[in-house]
Amino acid sequence: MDAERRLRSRGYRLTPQRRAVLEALAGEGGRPLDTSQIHKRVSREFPGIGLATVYRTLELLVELGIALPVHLHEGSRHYELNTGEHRHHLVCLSCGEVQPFRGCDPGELAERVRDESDFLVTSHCLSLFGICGSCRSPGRGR
Amino acid sequence: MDAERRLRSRGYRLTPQRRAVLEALAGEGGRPLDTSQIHKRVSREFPGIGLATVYRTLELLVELGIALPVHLHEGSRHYELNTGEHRHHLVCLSCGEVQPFRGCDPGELAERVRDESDFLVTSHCLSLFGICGSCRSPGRGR
DNA sequence: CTATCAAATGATAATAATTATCAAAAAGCA
DNA sequence: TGCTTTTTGATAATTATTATCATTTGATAG
Repeated sequence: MDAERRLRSRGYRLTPQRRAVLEALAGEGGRPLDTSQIHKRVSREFPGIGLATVYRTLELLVELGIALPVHLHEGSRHYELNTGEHRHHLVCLSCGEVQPFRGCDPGELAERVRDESDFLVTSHCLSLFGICGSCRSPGRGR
Repeated sequence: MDAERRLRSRGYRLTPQRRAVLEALAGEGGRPLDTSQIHKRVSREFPGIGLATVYRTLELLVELGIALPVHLHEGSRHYELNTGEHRHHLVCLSCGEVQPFRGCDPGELAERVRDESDFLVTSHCLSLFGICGSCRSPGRGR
């Protein structure tokens, strides 16, 4: 895991707690998780881990670019591993499923902004809401 | 003001408090405001208005489509009047200024999603961050 | 192997934003 | 004027997050 190098090179340690948080983020198909979900998952393998540690670890992983915050507008902040690929999320309003959306081109977006404003975009945040395929297919829904 | 009709037709009243919140949203150049900013502004003309009333009023205005929530990732939820035109916001990371971005085409976005996923987008949320013109022009910045 | 020192943890307190509750006040209407 | 429903203000309760701090852990130097 490359995360260890990135931690070490900045003087941080890859503790068992941090490793467990990384594993939680990697598992479960990469669905973005919030702090309490991660805390629950990690507690299975690592009973006694403090919630504050989970918060601190996620903050650190984001700072190091290992994880990314995801805004699903579900009340709490979610996180996922940074795959390096630019992506956003599709949130099904019916079943809650979250799937990635890769069709955003940041350069094109920044250009589009510059076309209409004197503004240099350095980052953005996009969330998409709607109904997923299985909720629309007849006989399924929910 | 058309807001009164929309309220009345659903059995709600346009109280002085609600009118004051609407005026606060309309004033100040339409910069999105959060609850406590609105509460402060309204308190000038309307001392004694409760914070809970501001929260409730904003919730109601959003429900009726008169106002829209704006997510600037500044800790609290912001609101602006619904102009009917689809827009997002450019947030300057240097001076905090917020300006509208009108170059988003929801239909095109939904299509782009459908190109790669079996997902029907019904709404989305976009925020753009960067550096505004006056912060980049030499001798200005801040 | 042990002393040392910074990093990390867990418990918990403190904040901050928001929502819920409820008695009292205001507004519409018969 | 009396009745009913809406609305309000005060305040308690929730929820998410951040801060604090004593203790533990891990790496490192001797």
